[in-house]
Amino acid sequence: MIVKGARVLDGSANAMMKGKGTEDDRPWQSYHTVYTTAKAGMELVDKEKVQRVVYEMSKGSKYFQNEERKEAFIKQKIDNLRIQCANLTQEDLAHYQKVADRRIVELEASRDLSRIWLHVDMDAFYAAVETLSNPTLKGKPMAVGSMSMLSTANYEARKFGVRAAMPGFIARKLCPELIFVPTDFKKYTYYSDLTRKVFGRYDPNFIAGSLDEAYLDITEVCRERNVKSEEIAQELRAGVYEETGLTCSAGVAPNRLLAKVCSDINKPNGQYVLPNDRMAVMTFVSSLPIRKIGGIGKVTEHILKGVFGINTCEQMLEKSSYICAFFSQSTADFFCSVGLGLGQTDSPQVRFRKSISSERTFSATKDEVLLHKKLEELAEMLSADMQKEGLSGRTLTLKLKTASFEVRTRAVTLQKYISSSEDILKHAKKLLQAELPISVRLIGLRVSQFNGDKCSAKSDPTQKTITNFITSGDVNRNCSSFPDVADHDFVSNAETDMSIDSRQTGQLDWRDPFDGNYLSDVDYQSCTVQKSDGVEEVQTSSNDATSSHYSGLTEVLGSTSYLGQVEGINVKNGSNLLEDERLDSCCQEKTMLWLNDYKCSLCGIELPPSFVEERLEHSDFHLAEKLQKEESSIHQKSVPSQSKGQKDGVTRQSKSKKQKLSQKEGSYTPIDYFFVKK
DNA sequence: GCGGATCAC
DNA sequence: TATGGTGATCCGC
Ligand SMILES: Nc1ccn([C@H]2C[C@H](O)[C@@H](COP(=O)(O)OP(=O)(O)OP(=O)(O)O)O2)c(=O)n1
Ligand SMILES: [Mg+2]
Repeated sequence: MIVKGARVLDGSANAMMKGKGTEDDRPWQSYHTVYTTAKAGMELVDKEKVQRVVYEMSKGSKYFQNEERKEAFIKQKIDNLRIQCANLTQEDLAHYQKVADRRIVELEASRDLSRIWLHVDMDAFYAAVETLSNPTLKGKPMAVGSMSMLSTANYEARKFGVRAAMPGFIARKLCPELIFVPTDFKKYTYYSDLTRKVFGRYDPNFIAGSLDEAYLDITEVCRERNVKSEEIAQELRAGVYEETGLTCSAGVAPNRLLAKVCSDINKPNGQYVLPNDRMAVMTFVSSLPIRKIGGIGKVTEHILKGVFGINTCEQMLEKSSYICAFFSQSTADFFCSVGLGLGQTDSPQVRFRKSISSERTFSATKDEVLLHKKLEELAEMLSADMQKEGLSGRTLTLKLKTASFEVRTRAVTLQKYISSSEDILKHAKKLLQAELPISVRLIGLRVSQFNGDKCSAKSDPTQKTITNFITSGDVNRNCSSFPDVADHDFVSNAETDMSIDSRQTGQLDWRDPFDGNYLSDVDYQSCTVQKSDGVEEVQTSSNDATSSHYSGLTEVLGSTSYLGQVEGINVKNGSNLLEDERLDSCCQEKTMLWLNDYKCSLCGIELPPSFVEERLEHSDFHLAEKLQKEESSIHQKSVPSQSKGQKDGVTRQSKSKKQKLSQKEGSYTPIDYFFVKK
């Protein structure tokens, strides 16, 4: 790791440099947006034209200037890394090559080709739903969203380069005929429920991700019915179409990471099966661009490409020595596993939300009276959302986006847990006050550190928790798991050792997406426990070689999917009591959850979320039943409270992290520790 | 515990 | 005219 002379900069990195004068002649080429990255339905678009239009429409704006600032920062990091890279000696490289080779062997040993995973993703979901309600939109370019921002666009619009996350006014420039339709979440949730009923036929414990996608372990169905995965995929897609009138695409592979990639291959209305065969997987992955992997986003792609010349998954292995030299072990493991086509194959665990927030964008202002009003509204919205789920927390974070698009967050951790709008507002005001005067275009409030959360408490594995109850009751992966974190520190020790400008290098870390983010709100909502004080976590003992972390989106979904589907209804709604006491008293084994958001965890009856009244009645029924039992069996609280369940969950999380860590130090199953950070 | 950042939908 | 909202996690402090 000593930095010395011999330069070993790899040639492909040089290939990335642009020719002289290019930027001056075609400035739009240097404005990197996400709009030109591969996306279904955009294969034939004239990317150059789109890039040019986006550039022309954005140029000079505050938004644009901020993007330029961020890009310059990343570029500098890349330059620094390249220098570090060039300074590696042959000895350094030889050393890291050994480390990498050893790691790759370990990862390979963890490969599990015994499961068959299917990832299903609806086609242009919001847009497709809108077209169902208004058939006259059929065949015309249309987008869901506003002139400021689009949620998605149908395939006709995509031919023009119009896509999700693009401002509507730019989309209209690309496609003057574009029809705008406002978003209507109720509709999307309704149709999402319908699709999930179909998914449940093939895997009752499917992992729901966002509203429009899910992972199914179809190993058993294929075996029991003695049919090929391809037929299951066909049948499932036909079923979804029959029930909803919507088309979807599916991907089948030995693990979730690859299944997710596969579902995108023949989208829309198509499917792709990657057989459970090592050679097939290796071939598939060899030419696969790393950007297709869940968790590898724009920045990560730029860095890997710019510093090491890595474009495909296969190159992750070719450059494994560099990867091991520059990244934390967890990150290196993740990258190498991507090169091997490994991904999670186990059943995820359930996780519960760790924060709840509300934010709004408005025209920039520095009018303090106005800002206070916005803050008040947010406090009320947030408080209402928290009460719906019986949450209270002790950390409040204020988020501000300045008129120049810079984002700032300011947080305070209180002694007591709060949930009322008054309490939230009181503390939020103080945080805001300290930033004044300031011109902002967005204000957000977030509450975390919930009552019931335990930071590092240890749980007694022998204890019977709701979690266990549920698990045994067969919830399993339905309730998905969270993503564990994945973050990597991009820059690794090597960098640190080399003493790079800490300002830049210091932060190259990025998190791995794999874990976590994938989940969407929706999921969350469905996953959260309503009207309950605590939440519990359903957990399965998954000990796949591949640990939860690394699998990218899959994991993200998987891990993230909080389950989108577990909705628990709980007994008392403890308003803000003291954590432990309240928790302990409130829940029991009888906690009821809506698995996958439609099936009762206690009796199996199916009731979609839209059946609000029916659900309430149903939960009341179980509640009454439970209370009755409680009375009869006097004390006997063998089962921990719901909150406790949550605690356990949290605990578990930390535990798993520790495990990973220790593995790291020792020499253990690799994947398990992907993403573990030093 | 705080702040900044990435990623996903 | 105009570039979203929600959630998770990480690392370095
Ligand atoms: N930045 C984004 C991306 C997506 N979505 C919403 C709208 C999409 O309809 C839905 C599903 O996201 P997908 O990435 O699956 O995109 P689509 O389903 O619209 O298109 P497709 O899956 O066919 O590519 O999530 C959003 O609000 N904001
Ligand atoms: Mg989709």
